[in-house]
Amino acid sequence: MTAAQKKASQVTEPLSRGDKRRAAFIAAARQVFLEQGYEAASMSEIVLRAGGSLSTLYSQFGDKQGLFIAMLDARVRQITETMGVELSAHTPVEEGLRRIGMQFTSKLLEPEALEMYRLIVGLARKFPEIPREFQRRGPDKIRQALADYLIDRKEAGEIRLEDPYRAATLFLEMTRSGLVSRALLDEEVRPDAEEIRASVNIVVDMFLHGIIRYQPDPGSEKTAKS
Amino acid sequence: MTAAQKKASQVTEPLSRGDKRRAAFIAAARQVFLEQGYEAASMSEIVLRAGGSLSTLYSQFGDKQGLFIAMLDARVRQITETMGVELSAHTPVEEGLRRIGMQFTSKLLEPEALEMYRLIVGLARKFPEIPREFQRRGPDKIRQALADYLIDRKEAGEIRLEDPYRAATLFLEMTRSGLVSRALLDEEVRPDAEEIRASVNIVVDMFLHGIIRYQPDPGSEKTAKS
DNA sequence: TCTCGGGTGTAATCAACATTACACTTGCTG
DNA sequence: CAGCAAGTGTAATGTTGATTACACCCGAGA
Repeated sequence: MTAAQKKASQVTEPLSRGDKRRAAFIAAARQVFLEQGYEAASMSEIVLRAGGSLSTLYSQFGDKQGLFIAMLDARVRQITETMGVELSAHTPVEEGLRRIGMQFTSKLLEPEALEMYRLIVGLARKFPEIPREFQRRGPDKIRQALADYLIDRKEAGEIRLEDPYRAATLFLEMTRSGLVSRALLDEEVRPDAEEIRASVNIVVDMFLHGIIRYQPDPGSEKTAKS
Repeated sequence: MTAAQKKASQVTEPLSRGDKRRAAFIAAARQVFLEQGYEAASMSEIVLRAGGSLSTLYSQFGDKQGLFIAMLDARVRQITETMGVELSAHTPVEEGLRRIGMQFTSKLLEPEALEMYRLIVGLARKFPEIPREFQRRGPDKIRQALADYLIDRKEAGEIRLEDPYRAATLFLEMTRSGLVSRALLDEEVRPDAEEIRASVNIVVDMFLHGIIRYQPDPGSEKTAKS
């Protein structure tokens, strides 16, 4: 804590001794927490993998909870950064949605991301602040980006749109539906890129046209793409 | 009181001494597990609340895990039974979807259901069979019912439909999106009936018409209902 | 070189439980 | 009423793992 703040003020310090220790601890903690879960993870095990000593671990993070939070923090930051959705502002909806859908789904299906999510959900009772922080730093960012994109597309006349945030939420959730929420509960669900693509395509289609589509007058016109 | 209960229950089922003990244990276990989580829950605490003795608890369930599974089993059975979706086979889609959406969402938003889900997700690593069982006995049942309903509606010509299961999954997931998945991560999200209704309506609309709706030719004709 | 502050290893502490053991009650059933 | 099968209370047993204490070590500045 104090150490971190001190370093923060000194701009761009190149990884001092302590920082390296800290990074090693966090990396090991990530491994162990993900493998064993919060309760079952043992501090000694973490030290074993990180090298260094138990004493140093405690002096750096205070206690188990502190270590956990530090680890989660670093991890969520890292994941959402990676997901930095590059929505080239003027891609046509269908294409744009497919792209973001793929990116989102693939990321969330990574075993590590799944496990992290399980951890967070499971600890919601014990540390209520954690999931909230996670929401803000993770999903909300993506949602915001997607909403902006949808607004842009609306202005381009491609879609009707009453509530961009709601719509963005819906899309992301639909995206998760087919695979992610199943994978969350079943380790053995491990879709490959093709399955993901297929799932995303269906979602995009449904999101755009709904289940009814041009019903009264099937022949009129098609959406640019296909 | 005890006598009365004994007689009353004897009419329907035997409910022997042991059965009552068992029920009491399970009820207490539910409380404690939900409040404290699996690891933190203590067997003694459960006995404390249930009355009876530690020895009996062990003789009935073997060990902690056994008790947990028995509890979960009873609970999931109970919840999904309650949710017994009465889709009067020929309700018009819009009405039918609203109804099932309300029922589903309301149920899942109950604090206890949320907590149960958190438990299950959090334990996916430790007991991989549990979430699978849960899927089969819970969500899959609902999904099946909804799929059947959608097929019926298709045959009535109300909707286009390529993959009923996928569509059913999508609908249920969309339904969860707005509120449930948020509530899962934030204890303080406690929508009332009106909010739920609003959320469901939007979902139904999106599910049916998509985000584009009759765009090329707005004036032609409307879907039977309204 | 001497000295100090973080680092390091190792070995205590200390509490919490799960799980068992044991000796004692009860409530039927014949 | 005897006897047994299940239930009860209480007190072990044993393990596990967070957290702390302690004695030692190494690299930078006086």
